Amino acid sequence: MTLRLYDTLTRAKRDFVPVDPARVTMYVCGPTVYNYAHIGNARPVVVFDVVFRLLRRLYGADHVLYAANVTDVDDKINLKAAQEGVAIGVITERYLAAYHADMAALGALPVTFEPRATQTMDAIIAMIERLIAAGAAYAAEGHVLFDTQSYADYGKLSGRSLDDMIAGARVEVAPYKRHPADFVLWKPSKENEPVWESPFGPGRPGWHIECSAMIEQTLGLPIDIHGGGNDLIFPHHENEMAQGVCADGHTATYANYWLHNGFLNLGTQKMSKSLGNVQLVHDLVRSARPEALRWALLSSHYRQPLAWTNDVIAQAKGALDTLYGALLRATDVEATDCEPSEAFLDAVMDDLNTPKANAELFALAKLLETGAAHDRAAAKGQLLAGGALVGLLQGSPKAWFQGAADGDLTEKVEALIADRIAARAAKDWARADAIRGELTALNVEVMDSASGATWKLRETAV
RNA sequence: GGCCUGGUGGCGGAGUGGUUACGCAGCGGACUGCAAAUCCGUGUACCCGAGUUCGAAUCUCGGCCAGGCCUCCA
Repeated sequence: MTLRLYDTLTRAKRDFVPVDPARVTMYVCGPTVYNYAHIGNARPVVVFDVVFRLLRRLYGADHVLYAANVTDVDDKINLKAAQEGVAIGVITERYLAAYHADMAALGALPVTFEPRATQTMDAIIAMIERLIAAGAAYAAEGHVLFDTQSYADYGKLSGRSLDDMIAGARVEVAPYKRHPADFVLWKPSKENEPVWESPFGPGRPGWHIECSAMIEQTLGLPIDIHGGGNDLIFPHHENEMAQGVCADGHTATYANYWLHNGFLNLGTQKMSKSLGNVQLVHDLVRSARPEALRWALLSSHYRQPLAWTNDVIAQAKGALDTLYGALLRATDVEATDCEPSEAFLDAVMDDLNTPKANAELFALAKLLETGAAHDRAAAKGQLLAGGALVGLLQGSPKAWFQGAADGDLTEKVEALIADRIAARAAKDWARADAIRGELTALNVEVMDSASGATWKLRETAV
C-alpha cells in the first residue's frame, strides 16, 4: 500500500517517495499573527495535520520534520501595533498564543519547527545576496527585486506564462521593475515601521522570501512536501520556488510534492478576512464541539471547496454521536487488532480521501454494535486506531456525551438514575417516569439497556 | 481578458463506463412497561444538449450556472 498524493506542479496523483525515508520533510505556510484565526485558516492546519500523522505512521514519528512558519512582521501587524500604540511583538505574541490554543483545540499536533520571520533575518538577507550574485535579482530604488525573466520555469507551478501575467496585470507596475511580474525581495521601511539593516539599505523583507529562507534554514532543499491553501499557488508559492531554486544554483528541486487545499465558503463566497465574512475558531470552539469542527473540516475531500454552515457542524456532531455511542456501549469490550483497518488505510492513503475513510469508521461502528465478541474486539481496536490516524475519537465516550456536566450535576443525575432503576425493578412505572421527567428538566436523557442505564446531556447548541 | 476548479437524492458527501458508498435528517417496523439508544427496512440522485459506446451520471464536444486565482489572503 503506497501513499498517493495529488501534486499541483505535475497536476497528477503520484506515489509518494521521500528523498530520505529517515528524514521526511514537510513545510506549510503558517499564519500572519495580527488577528484571531478563522475556521478557513484552520482547514490547512487540520488537513496537513492528517498528512503529518500519516507520515509519522509510515516513516516513524522521529523521522518526519514538519515546519510551519509564523509571519510576525508585515503591514497588517504594523498597522495593528500602531493603532494600539504598542510594539509589534505585543501584537504577535498575543495572537500567536491564541493561534496555538485554537489549533490545539482542533486536535492539531504541534509542528516540529515554527520559524519566525523576525528570527530568520540573517538567512533572508544572505539568500537575497546570493540571488543578486546569481543574477536572479537586482536592486532598484532602495528595493531588491526578483528577476522573473532569469528563471525559465517561472510560472510552471501556477500554469501561467509571463505573457499571461502582463495581459492579466491589474496592478500598476512600478517603473523600476524590469518586468511587471518581478516581485519584491527587500523594500525600504516607511517611517515608524520596523527596520533591519542590510547591504541593500535599511528596510524589511518581502513576504515570499521569508518562506524560502526558512525552508532552506530549517529543512534544506529539496523538501518532500510543500502545502498551503490554493490561493497561495500564485503568486506566493510560484515566487517561493523561483527564489529557492535560483538561490540554490538550480542544483535541487524545491519541493517534490505541492499540496493545496480548497477553500471554505461562507454563503457563496470564500471566507476571507478581506471580505470580512469570517467565523473565528476562537468563537467556534466555544459554541460547538471542537471535535465536531475537526470532523466537519475532514468531511469533504481536502481539495474540494467546503460550504461552511451550521448544518455542516450539526451533521458532524450527529456523526460523532453515532461513533461515540458505539464506543460507549462497548466500554466493556477489550480492543484487539489495534491498527486501522485496511479499507480505512486505503482511503487515507489515496490522496487523503477522508470522506471515504469516515464511511469505513461507520462500518466498524456497526460491527462493534452487532458483531460477535471476537469481531467486536477487533472492530473497537480498528475504530480507535483509525480515529487516531486522523485525530478523532480519542476522547472518552462518556466525556463526549456528558462532558459539559459538572461534578454536582453528575452526582445528582447518578442518584436519580439509581432511584429510577429501583422503581423500575419494582415495576413502579409512574415513579420511574416521574424521575425521568426530573432528569429531562435537568437536560439529561437517560438510555436504558440490558446492562444498565447510561445518560447524556442534551445539547442546547450544536 | 487570461488561467483553473466544480455542478450527485431534503442536507452533507465519496465513487465508478454496466453491480448505483457512507453520514445527517425523515418515514415504516423490531426491541422496550413507555421512551431514548440500537437493529432491520425505506426514498424514481447524478446541471442541460449533442456525440462515442451494446451500455454514460461516469469519456468527448458545446452550453448554462456557481466559485477560485491573476492584488494582502489558508
